[in-house]
Amino acid sequence: MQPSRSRPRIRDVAEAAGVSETTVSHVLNNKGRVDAATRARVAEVAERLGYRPNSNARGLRSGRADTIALLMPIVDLDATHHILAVDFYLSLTMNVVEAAFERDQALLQLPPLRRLDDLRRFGIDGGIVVDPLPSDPRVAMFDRLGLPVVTIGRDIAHPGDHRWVAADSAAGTLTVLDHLAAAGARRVAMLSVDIEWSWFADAERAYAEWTARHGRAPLLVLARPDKLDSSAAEAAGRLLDLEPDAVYVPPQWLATGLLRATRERGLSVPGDLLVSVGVDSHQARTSEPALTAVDLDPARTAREAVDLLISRIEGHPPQAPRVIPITLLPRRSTAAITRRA
Amino acid sequence: MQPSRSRPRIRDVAEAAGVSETTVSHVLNNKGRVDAATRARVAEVAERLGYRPNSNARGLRSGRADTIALLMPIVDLDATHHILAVDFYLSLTMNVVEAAFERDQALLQLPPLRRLDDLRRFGIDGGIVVDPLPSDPRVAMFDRLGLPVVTIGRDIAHPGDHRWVAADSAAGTLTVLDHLAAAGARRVAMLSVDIEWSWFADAERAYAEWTARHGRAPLLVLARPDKLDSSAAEAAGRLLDLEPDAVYVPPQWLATGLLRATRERGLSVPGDLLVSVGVDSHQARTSEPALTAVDLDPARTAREAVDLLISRIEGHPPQAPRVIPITLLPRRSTAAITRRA
DNA sequence: ACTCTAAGCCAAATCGATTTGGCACCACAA
DNA sequence: TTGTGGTGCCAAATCGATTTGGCTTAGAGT
Repeated sequence: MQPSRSRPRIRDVAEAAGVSETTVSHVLNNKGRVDAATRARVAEVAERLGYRPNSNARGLRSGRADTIALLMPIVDLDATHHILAVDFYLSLTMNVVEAAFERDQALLQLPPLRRLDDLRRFGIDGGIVVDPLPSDPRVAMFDRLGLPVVTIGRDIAHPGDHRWVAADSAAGTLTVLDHLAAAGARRVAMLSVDIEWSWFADAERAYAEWTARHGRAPLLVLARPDKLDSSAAEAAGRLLDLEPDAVYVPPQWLATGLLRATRERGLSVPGDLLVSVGVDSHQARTSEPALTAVDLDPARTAREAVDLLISRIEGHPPQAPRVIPITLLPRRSTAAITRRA
Repeated sequence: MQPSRSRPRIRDVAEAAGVSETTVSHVLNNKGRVDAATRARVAEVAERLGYRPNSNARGLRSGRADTIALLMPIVDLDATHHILAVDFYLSLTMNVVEAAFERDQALLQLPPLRRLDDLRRFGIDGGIVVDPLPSDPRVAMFDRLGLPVVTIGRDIAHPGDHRWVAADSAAGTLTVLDHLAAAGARRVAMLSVDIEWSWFADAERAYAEWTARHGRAPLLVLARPDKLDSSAAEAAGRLLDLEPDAVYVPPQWLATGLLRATRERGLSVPGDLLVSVGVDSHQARTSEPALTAVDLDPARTAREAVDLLISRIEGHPPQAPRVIPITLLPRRSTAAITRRA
């Protein structure tokens, strides 16, 4: 007598309920024609026995794996820690896991894949690619296998592609810039990085439009995306040479570098320079001073991405991309400039 | 004519190679008796056709899913961001994913599970539980299902349980304490948190032994594990009241809180107080001053955990737990105290 | 020449579900 | 009475691999 040695199969449920396996399957999947009384009885028995369909058998027959893949951003090893060190990605991951689970999907996390075969060997129904590069090879792999994909962030090389979910980077940028201006800033600069993610590209474009509309000179400095420690310091130096009185810095690691540079030059934040970062994080909250940040709502982003992907997996007509609204979290680093009042 | 519409099945390989499906299976799994020439031919054909066995079919027949689950620490929502905001966990996750992939295992990430059914519905061969609490319910769930588990960190309530991989917290603690003493510290304190993970428990014990051995008074302050922002500030205050000249702070968020408290009291680090944190992170590297930290080697930890789990899945005899050696990363926050020389 | 063994290969059973096609039964209309 | 349509249920086929249990054939031993 084996205690819990083997889980109950559909046959056990069928026998216990006195019906055929077919009927059990129909009840559990809400298909076919089954008398209401029978339906209730079978459901009760299945519940009592703790029956769970074997996912392999189910997948084999139905062709579905009820599994989706998650691919985090590709960044070379040196950059990984800097770019991903922000808890936005942790929160995003956890929320994708949670959302997938609630939709009865398992969440497979995949490493950076090189070859098509790497993807082929997993039983998955589709995937979520985070921060796609232009014409991202990972997206192409899914396409070649005929599997649905959704990206978190747009592929800036394919404006016609509508399979994405992304926080509203342009709106976030404008909100921050207006906030800085309202705090009294005259020379509002932007410090960003040369990575072709829509998040950065949209922020740059919004900044250009904002400065043009307000008749201000654009003060833009881009850090190189390699050797991040040194390039952050270098870019921060270049930026401070422009003598701005406020800066919007989308990536956290550049904001960290900028704060260090202001300290070295004896500048005070927010006394001499207002600083706002483009993504909220534990670091932004606890830095000195606390940094005004944009809340990208990773929880909602994750949920919408899973929802969009499942919709495509189930063969529904293509939906519009989803733009996630952002919120500004004002903190001490952008306290109103009073010395000029 | 469907281009890549359907992947090749074992039947296609068999026909193309002029053998039976049985033989193809034997070749691909290195089983049975097959002539060397036939073996080579079949392998070549399979390669040319890009054949990958359907994982559902394989799993159904063999009973193995070639999938392992990863469960991140349970912490209530408020605490999640604080505790997990350290990139150690991100690195750990990525490396588990990578290691699993290299061993031909898929990595399923699971949300905090409540009921046994939640686990039952996935096709998995075993799991890795990160930072188990005493008698962790997640570990118990695996046990009840008869599935192998490995934990990253020990269950301090079950010293006899050998299914774990963990960084050497005691050695790390002693290394840090010796380092602080060598830098000239007299009143060496410890600021930690009341969470029953082996990482913290071992550090506390090592600290107690070290102070006893060196005939120093133990200066230990534990933060409460809830309402972390305020409890960090409160604990930091209590600690500074003890007037230590050096502190070992295992968790990063407490170190962040401590630095803030020193600033508020006008104390300088390392001038008045040496500070070392117990886990390396981007925050430790970029804080002001940069914090001396313990490198827990998440990459190696991940690899060993996956290795240990697969060994158990394959039914090998139980192995000894694996202790991961640590390395101290001295930074400016513990620069030698010279004012007393 | 006559077993006997082992090598090389394959047909068929198997894993546990879903899905197809159809049978039996009943109610109702012609 | 006979046809017609709908309901409730099930036997058997199916998904794509692995594994079992032979069936040949060739070569060695006597």
